[in-house]
Amino acid sequence: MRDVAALAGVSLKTVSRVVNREPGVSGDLISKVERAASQLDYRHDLTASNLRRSDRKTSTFGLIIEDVSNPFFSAVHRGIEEVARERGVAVFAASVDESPEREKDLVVAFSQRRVDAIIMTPTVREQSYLAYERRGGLVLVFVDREPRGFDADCVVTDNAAGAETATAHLLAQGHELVAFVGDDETITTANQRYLGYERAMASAATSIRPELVSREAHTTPAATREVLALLDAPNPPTAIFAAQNLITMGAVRALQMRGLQHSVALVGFDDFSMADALDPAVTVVAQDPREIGRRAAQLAFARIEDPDLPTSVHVVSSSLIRRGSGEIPPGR
Amino acid sequence: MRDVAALAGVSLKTVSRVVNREPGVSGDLISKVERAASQLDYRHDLTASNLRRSDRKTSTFGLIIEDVSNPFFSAVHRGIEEVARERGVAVFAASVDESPEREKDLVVAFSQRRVDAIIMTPTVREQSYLAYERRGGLVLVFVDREPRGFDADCVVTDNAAGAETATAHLLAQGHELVAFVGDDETITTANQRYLGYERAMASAATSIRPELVSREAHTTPAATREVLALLDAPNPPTAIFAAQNLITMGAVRALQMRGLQHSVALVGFDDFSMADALDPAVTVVAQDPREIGRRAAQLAFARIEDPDLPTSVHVVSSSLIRRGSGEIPPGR
DNA sequence: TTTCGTAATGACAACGTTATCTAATCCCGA
DNA sequence: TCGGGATTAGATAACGTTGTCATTACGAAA
Repeated sequence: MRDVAALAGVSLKTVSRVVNREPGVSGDLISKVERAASQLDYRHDLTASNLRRSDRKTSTFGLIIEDVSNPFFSAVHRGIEEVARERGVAVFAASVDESPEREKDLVVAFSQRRVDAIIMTPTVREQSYLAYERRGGLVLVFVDREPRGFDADCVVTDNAAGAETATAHLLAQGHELVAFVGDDETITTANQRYLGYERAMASAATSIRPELVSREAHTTPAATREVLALLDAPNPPTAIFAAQNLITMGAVRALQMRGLQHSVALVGFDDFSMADALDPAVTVVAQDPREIGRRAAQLAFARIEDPDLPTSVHVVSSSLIRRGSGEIPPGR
Repeated sequence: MRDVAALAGVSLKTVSRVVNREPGVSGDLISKVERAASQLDYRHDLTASNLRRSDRKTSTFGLIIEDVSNPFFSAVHRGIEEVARERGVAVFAASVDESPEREKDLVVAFSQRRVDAIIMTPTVREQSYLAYERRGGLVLVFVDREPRGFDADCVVTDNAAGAETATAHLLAQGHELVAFVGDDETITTANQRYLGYERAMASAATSIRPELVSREAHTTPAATREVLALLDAPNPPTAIFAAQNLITMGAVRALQMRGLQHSVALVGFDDFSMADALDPAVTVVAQDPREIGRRAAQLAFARIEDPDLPTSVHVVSSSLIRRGSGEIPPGR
């Protein structure tokens, strides 16, 4: 900037004004400065600018999600990017891989880089450690899962309601042996979805058989194993509710392996690519991850603008998409 | 930092030394400083640190890909993250959406934030505009597509060879009417894959019928339309080579719509989720996007360390995965 | 005892920018 | 002709940190 000022024959501050499009510089000088800037390959340094500026905004967000290559979370990422882009905000993205330690490391890494906000999926049992960061002015928004022990803005799917819809849909076909396959209790969404399953079963006055409940499906292969075990047991289910997209994929494989894809009903939570091209096409309760991302970003901007806003939890509703696998009747 | 120094009763410089784990500070003072730091909720400011430090490294990369929620590119992202994580580097990720203007905007946005390297998929016709950035010390690595008019490190799949393998595989089943469905010439990978298709056809002394070549499939729905047109034409193909994952998905739908999925052979370029669960399972030439990402990040680090390295193009090989759809014989 | 080398600490300037304040210039009306 | 307000430009300090150099203290060698 000093060099540009020298070449244009003006003061440093004038160059700063031109670069920041501040009013009060004559057109003559503006063009002189711009010519000098391009001649010298000048590129504005946002990090230095931020250091000095009074609002101390870096126009940067940090995003901490389960896995950047997971289709659900990458769609959330995409939604955030759409909103951030309009405001000139760049987004750091990182995967936690269900590791509490990594969650904390990432928060520190982003905080040290002075991001304006962190949008994250909590993994650590308890988020009270973030109070420290918030005191420093960092904005925190949670997506997909609500934080625990920490009051903050949050965007989630109506997990319990969606799971209830899915289960009720299977019960409405006349199924009584409806299995639940999901992840374990440490994952809040898995819990919520189990709750919805419970509610639907209770509403239909159908008792839950513990042997039809599997809560150990952490990955697609694990889900396949769990479903195979259910199918091979003495009293197999006639319908399955798979509580997450990777689990649904695993369930599809298991059903195919046993040749039961046309006889055992299946409804999955969260849509996935090619679900409509499978045979049978898979009925799902679809989330709207892109919308979740957009809302989270909007919440972050709103809070940056007014830090004293009351915290709010936004619920994005899910919708049942009937495709075939969920409409298979019992006893076929 | 000033406050920490005051509380610990030492100079600012000593705090800096402790924070950076520089040698030559007595254990006594180290613990005093650390106590003061945690008492004051002190958080090191990497942006200010970077401004002053002589190497001017921000430990930050920028990633510019087609779409963060595209499964191929999000896997590339993941690979980059794996390598970057080990070195404490945070990654900005953004989607260009095939927009040349946005590519340039993103380069500027990252450059202004003083990233150490940009890893990108080129969209603009011509990358010579980047010379400006490189003069400023920015490291540039290309992934998936080679840059044009600009010599730089690059990691690509063996597009032509993979496409040749795919096409030759179909020809080996006895097919003669092998269609090509791909994106247009502005996309270098689409070009390379068409080249491979041409080579395989030439090797088998099979002439290419222009009416079986479609190069207008930009999206999944477009691919479906193109394939339907091919199937409905007077002289339909008995086999299809789909030159990209989204196109393959579109082709699967089209074949299903016409009930031809078991009679027309299909090989796709690039694997996709659930390809093995479809009926028939889809034969593909699989790329290794995660490995592409890892290599790109490694190249970036190598060049940061030694800017005078000769530029290199790394080719990651693809592999044919036989699953069924590609092994359908002609005339069924 | 003096001198010297070494280790630990601190003072100060500087990184590239912007906020604040002051100075110069101009235009207009009285 | 002059005053006064508006407009434009510049000088200077500061943002939070680290590089450089100077200073201090201490023990060992002469």
